[in-house]
Amino acid sequence: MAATGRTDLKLQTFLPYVLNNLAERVSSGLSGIYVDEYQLSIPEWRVIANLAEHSTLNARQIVELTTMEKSKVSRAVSNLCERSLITQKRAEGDSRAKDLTLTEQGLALYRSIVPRVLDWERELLAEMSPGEYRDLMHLLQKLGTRLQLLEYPEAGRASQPH
Amino acid sequence: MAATGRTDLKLQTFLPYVLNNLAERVSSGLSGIYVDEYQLSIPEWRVIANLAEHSTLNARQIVELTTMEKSKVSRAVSNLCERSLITQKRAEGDSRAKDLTLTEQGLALYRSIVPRVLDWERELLAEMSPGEYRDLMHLLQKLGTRLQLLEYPEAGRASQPH
DNA sequence: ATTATATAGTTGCAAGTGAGACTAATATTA
DNA sequence: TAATATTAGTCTCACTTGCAACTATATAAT
Repeated sequence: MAATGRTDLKLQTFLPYVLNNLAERVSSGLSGIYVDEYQLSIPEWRVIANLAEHSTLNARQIVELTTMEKSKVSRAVSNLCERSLITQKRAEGDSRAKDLTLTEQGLALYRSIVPRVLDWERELLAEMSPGEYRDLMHLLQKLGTRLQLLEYPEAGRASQPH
Repeated sequence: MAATGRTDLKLQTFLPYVLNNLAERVSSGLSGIYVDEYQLSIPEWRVIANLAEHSTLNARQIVELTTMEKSKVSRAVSNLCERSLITQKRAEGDSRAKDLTLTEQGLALYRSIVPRVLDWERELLAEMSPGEYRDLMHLLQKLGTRLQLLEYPEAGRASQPH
């Protein structure tokens, strides 16, 4: 284990604190793009981006992919429908669920946002070497896996929650 | 520069997305401790932790240290005062500002939370080697510095925003 | 079948939030 | 000085959020 044996708290080197501050700043920098220029809230953007990648999902699946609250997803979805950026239709096998898909318009919007967002990421990473970038992603990923285990301790060491 | 040349977006490897999801999960896991067991909101806890480290700060300084909204800090401060966890007194040289300090009670509360929080971090980091931990912190730090530059482009390459 | 449980998604409500107007005090400028 | 600009902190307002209750459908158990 890393960094054990500490007995006092120094916020500037406390991982949750560092991580959170950074994430908030990154998020607010990036979201400027789709919030200001495209009038999309963060939840709305996430729904769109996930639909663009998976072509069809229902709200529950989006919840699983994003770990957003289901009410958050529900509200984002209904806004996007009103703006005709996505469409809903009752799912084949289960009429509680609704299959969500991007409309042409939604897809076009997505396509115009993607390059902006990738540019922004590139700017952010401009001073990192490919190796550093790889290490960073790997370490974050590892942390995510570990966290999963803490969140769902019952689910044995190698599997997803239930 | 790292990871350039990408032309399509894959959320699972998009740094801002990964970072945010992780930070949110870490934050909500950790905050369980002080929210559920000590009835402190996240902003309140942050105010306390910063006062514990710096002994006396005014609201503006807390804003700078934490990048929280000033209204958020203001509300956290006034709740903490009501609960007698901190005290305010008009600052010496500037009677607009209020010097904030932890009360005995506030300090005691802080001292009882710290070990819990450090334990939690230790659990999270349990499977990371000291080297990995060091790399991670270093990379996050580097990202923070870079971000600073994007946030305040005018402030030359080596300095803080005025 | 019939009852009980679980699930998909929506909604109401109370609380929290960000942005900016505002008050009071301080700095700056002419 | 007086006039102007800046800053510290509070407050209001509209909006977002999380939670839990709810409707409707689907699954399981008896």
